[in-house]
Amino acid sequence: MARNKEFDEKAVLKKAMELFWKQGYEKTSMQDLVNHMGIHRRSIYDTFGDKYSLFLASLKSYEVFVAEELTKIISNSSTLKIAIRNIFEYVVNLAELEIYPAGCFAVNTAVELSLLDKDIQHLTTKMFNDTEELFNKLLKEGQNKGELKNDLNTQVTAQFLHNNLIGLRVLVKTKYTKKDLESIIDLILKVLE
Amino acid sequence: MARNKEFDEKAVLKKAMELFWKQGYEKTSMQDLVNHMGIHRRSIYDTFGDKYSLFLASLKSYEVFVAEELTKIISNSSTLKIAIRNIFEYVVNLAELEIYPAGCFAVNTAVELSLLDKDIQHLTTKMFNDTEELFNKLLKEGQNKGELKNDLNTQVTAQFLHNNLIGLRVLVKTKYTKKDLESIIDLILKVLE
DNA sequence: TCCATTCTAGAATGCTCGTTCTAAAAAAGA
DNA sequence: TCTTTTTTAGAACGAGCATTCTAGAATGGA
Repeated sequence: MARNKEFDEKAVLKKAMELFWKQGYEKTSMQDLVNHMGIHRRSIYDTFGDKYSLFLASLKSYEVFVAEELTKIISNSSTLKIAIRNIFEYVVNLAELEIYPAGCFAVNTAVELSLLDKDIQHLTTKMFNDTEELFNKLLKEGQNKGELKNDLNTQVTAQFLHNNLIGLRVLVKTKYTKKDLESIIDLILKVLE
Repeated sequence: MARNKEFDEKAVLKKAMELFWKQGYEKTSMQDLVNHMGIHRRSIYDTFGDKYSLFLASLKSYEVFVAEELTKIISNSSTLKIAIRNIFEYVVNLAELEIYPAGCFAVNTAVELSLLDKDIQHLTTKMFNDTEELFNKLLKEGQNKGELKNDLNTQVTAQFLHNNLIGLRVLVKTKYTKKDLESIIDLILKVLE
């Protein structure tokens, strides 16, 4: 038999994801990816196909990454209201930590490509719907536990929360201060009172 | 003396703006611009400098364009509350009309370039601040005329409204329906009640 | 040891990019 | 008519792009 793969496919894909997340599709060259992923150009093509396929794979790996992060946040929150607040805080804090790029890969992609590429538009819409569905689930759970009023329309409220989350994920790329963003969060969450 | 310029500088700049607005910086080639602006490559370089300078000029012309549009909307609104609603409706309706590209050139630029280019980051932040300032002015005027409660923090509310406007300007690029966006607008504007 | 496979390095290919160039036609006043 | 400038067309340039290729070294069973 033959030699085994030496690199961890998941790990190098995450490297690609980080670069696309930070720079977008067009600004990221294959040379950038070769440098950053740490494997040979040939290995990239053999494993992931062309640049576009690698981008799609990166976006899907981001989807998983975010879902894991959100699950952690929620399970570390004592109430559902706090869980929702922590999701918003996470977006603002992540931009400050600089471990990952500021902003959201899905939002970036929706803005950069979804008018020009229907497949991408479909994928980003799905990711947005999923985030909304998560909010919806949290809100319903909050109602069941008596934390939230029952006359709250959970679906519209979920869309509203998500809309604000998108806004914040754009604003963190500008020179807005954390203090500004915090007071916006406070006002957003008034809808839950 | 010499021959006069034959093209209208403002008009061809608007053509460039539309293309950058729709496609972003990286996806728009000089050849695209030559085709769409209808003047010779050489004339573009002579008049606007290089691609980056043309992009900045386009972004600034967008700034003026939006300011004019908003002024029209506001002056056609009977109350300040309606004015604010009409601004939100405008963003959603513009995406449907397809006269101009869906989304917002400033938001697109902030997302595409502001992490990588400090000048752009500065310019987009300024444009965002201006929009907020407009909301702030409208809210204060609303308070003076007794349309809005005086205990409303106009600055934070302006930031909140703007945050939602950004969110909508991302969502209009996806497959969200107008109906979805309308119900989000309703919920956003509850903050004014 | 041999063979199949995956890795590496880096050159080659063909295309498109932004930018500049040559050259000539058009316009407008001197 | 002559001069000056702006226009046009389209070639040319050098760089960078995504992708493929040649060539050989490394690995791990058969």
